[in-house]
Amino acid sequence: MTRAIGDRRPTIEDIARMAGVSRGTVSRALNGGRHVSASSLAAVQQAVRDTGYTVNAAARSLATRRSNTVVFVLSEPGERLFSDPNFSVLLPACTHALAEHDFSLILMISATEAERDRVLRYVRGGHVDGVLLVSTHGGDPILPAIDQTGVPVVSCGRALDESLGIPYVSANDREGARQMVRHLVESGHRTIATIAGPQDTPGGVDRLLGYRDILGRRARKRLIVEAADFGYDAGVAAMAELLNRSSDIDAIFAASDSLAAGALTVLRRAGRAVPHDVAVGGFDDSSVAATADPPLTTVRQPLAQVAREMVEVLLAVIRGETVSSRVLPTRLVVRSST
Amino acid sequence: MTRAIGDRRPTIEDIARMAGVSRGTVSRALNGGRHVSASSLAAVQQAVRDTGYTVNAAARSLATRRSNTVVFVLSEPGERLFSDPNFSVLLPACTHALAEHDFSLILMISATEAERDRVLRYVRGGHVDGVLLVSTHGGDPILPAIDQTGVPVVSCGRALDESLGIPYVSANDREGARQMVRHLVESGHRTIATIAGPQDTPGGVDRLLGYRDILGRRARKRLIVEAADFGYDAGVAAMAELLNRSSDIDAIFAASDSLAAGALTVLRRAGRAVPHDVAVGGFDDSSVAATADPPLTTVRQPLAQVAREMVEVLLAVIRGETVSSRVLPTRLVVRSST
DNA sequence: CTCTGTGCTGTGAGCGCTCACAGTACTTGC
DNA sequence: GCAAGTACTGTGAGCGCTCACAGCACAGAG
Repeated sequence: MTRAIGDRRPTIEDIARMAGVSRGTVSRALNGGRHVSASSLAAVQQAVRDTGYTVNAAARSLATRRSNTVVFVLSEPGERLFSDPNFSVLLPACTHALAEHDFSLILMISATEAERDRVLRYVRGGHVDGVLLVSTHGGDPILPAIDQTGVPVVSCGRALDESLGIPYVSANDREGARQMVRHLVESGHRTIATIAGPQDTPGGVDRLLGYRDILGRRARKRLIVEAADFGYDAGVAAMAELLNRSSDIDAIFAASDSLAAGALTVLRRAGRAVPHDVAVGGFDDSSVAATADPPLTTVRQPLAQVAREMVEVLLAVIRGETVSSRVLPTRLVVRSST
Repeated sequence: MTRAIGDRRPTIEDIARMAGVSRGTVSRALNGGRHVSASSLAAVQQAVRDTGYTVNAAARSLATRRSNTVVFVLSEPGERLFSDPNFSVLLPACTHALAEHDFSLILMISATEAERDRVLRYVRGGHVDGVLLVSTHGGDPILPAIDQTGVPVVSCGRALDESLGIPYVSANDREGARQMVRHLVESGHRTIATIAGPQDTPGGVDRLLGYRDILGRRARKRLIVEAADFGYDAGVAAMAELLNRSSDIDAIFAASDSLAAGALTVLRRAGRAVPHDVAVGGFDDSSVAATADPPLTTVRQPLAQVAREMVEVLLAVIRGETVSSRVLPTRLVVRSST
């Protein structure tokens, strides 16, 4: 790899000189190769190979007014941040999907108000072509704020307030819950309780709706406990509360795997065998589900696909196409806890 | 917020006109405010506020040849990727630490060879001022490759091959292992086995070294099983193997919490009570440790601090200072499994 | 009163690219 | 034979910023 003289990075001008063509031809050769003769194209490619040339992103950005960069905004109160198992699947998958379109992903976290301002300043600053927003709680002020910047945005998970009309991609939480509860009913369980997720999140709301869809009037009030969050500790507390309220429960639908894991612990301590005495179903198919004892029956969200479609939708919006939200099917994964 | 005429984003020229000063003065006012009179400064700030002006990052980058951007490269074979609990702590923490210095974080994944090439092209392309490298396996070819680009890099975790002299930040795995094994010895256990991590990773190597440090000649060969990776399944397999080899084991030191969780499952099925019959110690203090049953005694790595120091070291290298690697102390977290 | 500093300010050049336009050469159809 | 394409190419301008330089006013020292 011969370095250009002076050891500064080669520019398009250097390539042009080496290939014996002009700046414009090099630029065309680099961007699709329309209107470039085969010989010029080859010469440019050779020069690029010889020098290890790469276009200067800043210069290109400045000229095109596009950055080929997208920001992934994680808007969560700090505590949830690390525990959310979805995040660690979603993020790499988005990175991957974007890379295929030669887009880069910038990660920003918006847990505090100061961070939110920083994100908004950044987005408004025109640094990115679009925003992938992951925010679990409804009424998140960042949603309308980003919308107002006019920068394309796609949200992960249905916004509780759909009035903004921001496109989203999500798993079908409601139908997923139905699949699980239907499965519990068909397995012969009669008294099916639920540990519902927080009702300020679409996941929490929709999974409870699915539970009610199947059980109808059998969905008795005292069999429903709303957890503070989707975490393990909340599962422990909720399960204790349920055992307190009702002794004849023979199945639990927990709105997340972590909640289910908490329930499992309480049941074991109470001497209730799973699934013999009480069946337990989770949601997410996270790593917790597979490593729980017994391994959890759960509902799998197609997170990798959610990521791919979020990227697809966002890029479409960036191109100026009109798009609509997408809701992807979930799948019941039966293991030994039911 | 009055928009500039024509609804295009305001430029530094617009601000200059509004504030009644020149481009240069605005630029100075924006960057530290040296050599700017109080009245000019105030006028510029007012204009910025009125227009919602933000500097164009591409233009600034082009002029300064710096991007205020760092790339976080996750170099892992795909399977490990999602399961690694450290990643989901490290990444947000790095983002956070960088934000405080007004740096942005770009995430790239280098699982395949094609992805590695993409990362290298990107880094070579001068898109970023530095690289934060997270690579668990030794002999990763991306390390020397990035080093050769001349772009500043800091690695997370000791490189097995230290000949390159790339600065790293890591937890003191060896001493952490010593803390755990010492604790097991002091609790009266006599036959302490270990489920070692893969020996092509610094964590795997150093934690086994720590185990040997304490047990000396008592570290009998048949009490050591090397797991294929740090995951749950490997823990299941390793524990089964250990039970097969030796029946008088009364304590296990597993090189990760997931490995320990796998061991826990096997022990329960074998009818061995934890910690009564067999004590089990993990490593990482990940969410698995807290939700395991019984909750795992483990070794906490100061990951948030690792992230902060990685950023600190990297920024120092970028500024041209000479730095040295840092090894941070771990802490034993005693729960009910020992 | 001149000289040398010490703020502060404006200006030109240039960072490396793309895009529109204006060529040039070579076809093809009549 | 010439007109009207078609394919490729070079050039100028400009994206929005920073940086070095030069200019200016005003101070205090000689």
